[in-house]
Amino acid sequence: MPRGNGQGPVWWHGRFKGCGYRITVGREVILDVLTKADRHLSAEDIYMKVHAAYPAIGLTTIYRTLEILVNMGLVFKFDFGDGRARYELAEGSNRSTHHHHLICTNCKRVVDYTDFIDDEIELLHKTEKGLSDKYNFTITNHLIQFYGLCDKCKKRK
Amino acid sequence: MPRGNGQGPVWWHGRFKGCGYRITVGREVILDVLTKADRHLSAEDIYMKVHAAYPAIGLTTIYRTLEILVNMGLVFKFDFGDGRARYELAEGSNRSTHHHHLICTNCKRVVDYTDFIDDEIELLHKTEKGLSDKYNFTITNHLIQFYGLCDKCKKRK
DNA sequence: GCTATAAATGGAAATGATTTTCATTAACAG
DNA sequence: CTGTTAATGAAAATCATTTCCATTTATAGC
Ligand SMILES: [Mn+2]
Ligand SMILES: [Mn+2]
Ligand SMILES: [Zn+2]
Ligand SMILES: [Zn+2]
Repeated sequence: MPRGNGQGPVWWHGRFKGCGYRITVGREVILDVLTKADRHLSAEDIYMKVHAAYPAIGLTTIYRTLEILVNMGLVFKFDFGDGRARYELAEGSNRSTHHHHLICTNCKRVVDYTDFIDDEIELLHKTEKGLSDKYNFTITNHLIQFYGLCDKCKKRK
Repeated sequence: MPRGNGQGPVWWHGRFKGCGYRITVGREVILDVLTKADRHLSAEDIYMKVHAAYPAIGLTTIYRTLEILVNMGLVFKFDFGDGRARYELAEGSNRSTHHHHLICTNCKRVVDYTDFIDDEIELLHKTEKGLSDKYNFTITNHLIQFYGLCDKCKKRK
């Protein structure tokens, strides 16, 4: 049921149809959950939220939909090292601004950060350009994660 | 049996004992395989190489040893998205110079690169410093991966 | 070198996230 | 409205990694 607001079809409908995919209730609800997410969700997390409103939708559908979304580039899939993948919308929510991660190796807490140092983005582009040329690689995306000890874990040691 | 060359105990023996770990044949062989590796090895890859010379050593030991090595920071554990972890020595081989990765999202090929743009390292340090201060995070490591289409996969499309 | 003790090990079984299978349902072009 | 085919759910299968536990081994102290 979540149709955004009232202005007709939601933003991703076009892209979905363009790829030959059908619009289903399951997919709408999953996108809706991802849009409203306020943290990095696992497939199971998403399943539980979806299940609360639509108990008929199974976990398999969650996995299948996420795979499509990741392949279409609408969703990012991350590995934070705890054995389950995490998903995050790539566009369309405030969560989806491009950002990097700070991961606590002790408690696995993950901090998003978007406040890049001014030069950071520029250098990133320069680096991508250099690599792209040198290795004849078409770079479409990047993953940058810093590991260490968070605030709280530092105190406990 | 691989004892490096002849100059007494191998470089990592001290660190192992320092952490209260015992030096065992299994651990020696695993480190030896990692030292000689010419690519990113999975636990199973390592097991097969180890098994060729020492059939008595089990896969469980490989996993257990790798976990210790990763925790000690002697080995890096990576996720390249194919469902199995990859391991790479952090010091002691030519493979172990700090480097970043270029990953083909189509064929999963992984290119190591160490030829950082001059500014890259400096900016990385600046960024780490900034994040460290702002989030009160002690940064010990980073992971940088660029995703895209490799040379060969580009041609096929 | 010999011994006692706790760490390390191997193999089998368990785990748990993700994928596959297959019979059924639903989206949507015409 | 209907036929075609994609999408789905439930259950079973996969498969990398972990856990269990009885046995072996490294090594500190004699
Ligand atoms: Mn994030
Ligand atoms: Mn590498
Ligand atoms: Zn922490
Ligand atoms: Zn490729």
